[in-house]
Amino acid sequence: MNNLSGHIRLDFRSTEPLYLQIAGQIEQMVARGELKMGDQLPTVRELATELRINFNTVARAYRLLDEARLISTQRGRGTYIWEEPDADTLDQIRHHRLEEMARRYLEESHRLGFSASEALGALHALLRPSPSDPSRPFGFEADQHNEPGEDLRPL
Amino acid sequence: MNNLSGHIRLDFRSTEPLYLQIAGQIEQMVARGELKMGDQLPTVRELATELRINFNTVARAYRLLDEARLISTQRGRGTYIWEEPDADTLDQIRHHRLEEMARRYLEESHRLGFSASEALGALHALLRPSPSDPSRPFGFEADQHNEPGEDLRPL
DNA sequence: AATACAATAAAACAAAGATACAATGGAGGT
DNA sequence: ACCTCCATTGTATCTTTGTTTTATTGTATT
Repeated sequence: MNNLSGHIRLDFRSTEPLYLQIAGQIEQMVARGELKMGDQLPTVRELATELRINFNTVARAYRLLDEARLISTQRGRGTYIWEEPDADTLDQIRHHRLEEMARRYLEESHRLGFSASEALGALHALLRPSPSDPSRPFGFEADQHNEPGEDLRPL
Repeated sequence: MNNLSGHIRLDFRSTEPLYLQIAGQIEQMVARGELKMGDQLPTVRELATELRINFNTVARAYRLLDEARLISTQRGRGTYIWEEPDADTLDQIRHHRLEEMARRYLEESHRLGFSASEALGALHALLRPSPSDPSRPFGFEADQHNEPGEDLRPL
């Protein structure tokens, strides 16, 4: 089950380029152990049509991972996971991914008009689900979301 | 026939800036239903040569509409009409989206082998860069409005 | 007139797509 | 076996598209 295609989700409105989104998510799957050495990735054209983008964009992501020695691309043959990273680099990748995801989460929340406290609050709400919901479990107050409909109007 | 180009009339003697005229008229066409969600607008260069102005002026109009969430501009792909949900449900959507992102963040962190506190710690590390690591001075400053989620992908 | 600011233009840039190309390997024919 | 053909795969180059940065122009304001 390396139907990788189904595991990749693209956000077309994000500021993060598509090819970086692809590379990051593949990297993450390797870090999680869902992709192991020798596993074949979908061809650039396959994945591209799955994601409905140009295959050059996928090729770009693959080249990035190739240069990082995470995969091996072979013209006329396909692309494969190159090596199971040793525990050290795997741990490095894991932490890198976590930091990346955290940064992403804050950024996207901010773009939705939420403050950092609100972003944290949403996480706490999930971790301490209280039936009566006495508002923020921690001290996060001040629900002054940045009013996304403020400068909204041209003219 | 949504050849928008033919529907835009510029008044070069008006005191109203060209980019406001453009934005306003596109806004009107959306309000009248002549442009619907997913419709592709002409490229900045197309519309610019059509109107015989610099493409930056069109880009400026487009950016305005993009910040107003009326359209979605995607580099390398084009710009499309983005139907803004009415303000009532917008807030609901925003909060739902935040919760969704928070859940995904925790889930992905967990799949990477991190505990919930580690996931929270990664966020805190970003919010208050520790003196030992001043390398990340706040990753999410005033980023242009750009909405994640909801793939707008006309095709 | 001098200064300041807004609107427009120009040019360099970056992401994504289109097209043509080269390497690989398998199918069929000899 | 060997060869040819060709479909498949990734690569290279160029085009298209929006973005950023800087310069020019026009118009108030002092």
